[in-house]
Amino acid sequence: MNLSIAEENYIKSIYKLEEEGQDAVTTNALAGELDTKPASVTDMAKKLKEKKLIAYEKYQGINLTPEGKKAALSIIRRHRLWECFLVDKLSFSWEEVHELAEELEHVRSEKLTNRLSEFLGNPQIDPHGDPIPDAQGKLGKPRVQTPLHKAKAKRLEVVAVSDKSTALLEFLNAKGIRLGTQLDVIERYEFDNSIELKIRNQPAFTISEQVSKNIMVKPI
Amino acid sequence: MNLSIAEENYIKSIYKLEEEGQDAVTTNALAGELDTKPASVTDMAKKLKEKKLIAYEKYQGINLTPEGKKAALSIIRRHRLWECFLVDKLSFSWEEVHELAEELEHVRSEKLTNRLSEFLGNPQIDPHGDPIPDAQGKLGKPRVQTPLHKAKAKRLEVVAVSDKSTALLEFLNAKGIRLGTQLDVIERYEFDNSIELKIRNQPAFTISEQVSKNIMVKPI
DNA sequence: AATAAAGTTTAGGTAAATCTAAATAAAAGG
DNA sequence: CCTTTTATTTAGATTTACCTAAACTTTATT
Repeated sequence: MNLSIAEENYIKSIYKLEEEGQDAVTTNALAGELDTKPASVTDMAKKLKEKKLIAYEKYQGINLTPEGKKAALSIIRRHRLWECFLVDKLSFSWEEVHELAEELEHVRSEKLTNRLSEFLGNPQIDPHGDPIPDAQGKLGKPRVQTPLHKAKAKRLEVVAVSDKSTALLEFLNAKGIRLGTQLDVIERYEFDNSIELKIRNQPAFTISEQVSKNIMVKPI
Repeated sequence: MNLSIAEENYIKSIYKLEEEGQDAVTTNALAGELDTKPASVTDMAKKLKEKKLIAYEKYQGINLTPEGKKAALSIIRRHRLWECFLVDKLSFSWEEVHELAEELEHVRSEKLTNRLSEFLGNPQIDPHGDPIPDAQGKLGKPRVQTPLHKAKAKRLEVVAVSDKSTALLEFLNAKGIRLGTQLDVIERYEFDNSIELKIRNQPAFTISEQVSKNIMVKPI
């Protein structure tokens, strides 16, 4: 199956939204994710249905077929491997790599992908903590992790960040929050669900619910 | 200046044809190089003229402006650095990398390009022996080299291959001819300008003028 | 220099991926 | 259950990068 870049981006976003729990991905949600208009999504849905990559009926939302899911995992594999490359080999920081990987992922060559993986030591997780599908499209199960705003323990370790927007990643970087960082929860404020945190010896600071929703943690 | 992939490919091809000696690049030559139709070239020429990347007057052919040349060198830099990466780090062979680099080169990020260069040890030449423009777009002058069919010395070293078609590169690979290979000229046959060669201890073999024209050598 | 041949441009059209505006369907609220 | 709001789709345009066929220049040949 030969996909255009636009088609690949749709497949990737549908996969993402399915993962986030929606049973069928809505036209509007997909338009929001791809920063496009609902009408454009409807057009593309027809095309992807034609290619048997999604199940789609008018007004009924979108789901990936097994074939579509395979395509999604292949794209995600390339994306995450390039992120590893940029961070491990070219010393990019955490928050810079998403946009670049978004471009590099569209070079579809299995040989390149597999050699890149080998070169990187066949990494299992990318710099944001997300698992990397293997060459067969098998995805190591996402590790036990909770969004920070739901975590119960007082002492936590950051294992992933679910929103990859540069704005958030820059914010986290500025606060010193990265993969593996240990956080101590000082206080939870009910009125706005903000959380007061402390890292090691640094002064405490507060983050909004918006932010804590996107920080995945595990208890230590 | 933000260029589309198509525009970048035109700029690159114009640069290549200018280098190959044509004073002004003709519509037909460019169509041939890009495997497209002359009418399409005319369309694009108007657009690139608008963007001040080429000088173009109806029926008078095309030349890069200084700005266009700068753009070309930037693309070529990315292309050749990725070729180095593929060969040096991912163990691709000589003839496989051109097509892949053709895709990777369109990721335009100066930061990525410069970090990649650094990671590779700021190489001066790519795996085919062509010089790599530096970050300022300065191109080390192409080294002293002659096409094999014009070389006079008996013992020669391969320094570059001018035709990058997979077919030729595969042929050379099969014969054991690569960058740095030492060749001994056994005999030159006038009737068809073929050349009998020998590499180290291997049995001698003959190559056509077609091939020898595209192998650049220097005397040892 | 006239004409044939080759090269180039124009005109008009197509496919992909987008958009806006209008129409239609589904969901939510009273 | 009827109506309003929200979500989705359709219809019709637009842009980019192509194409073919016809018209027009330039160059080469007699």
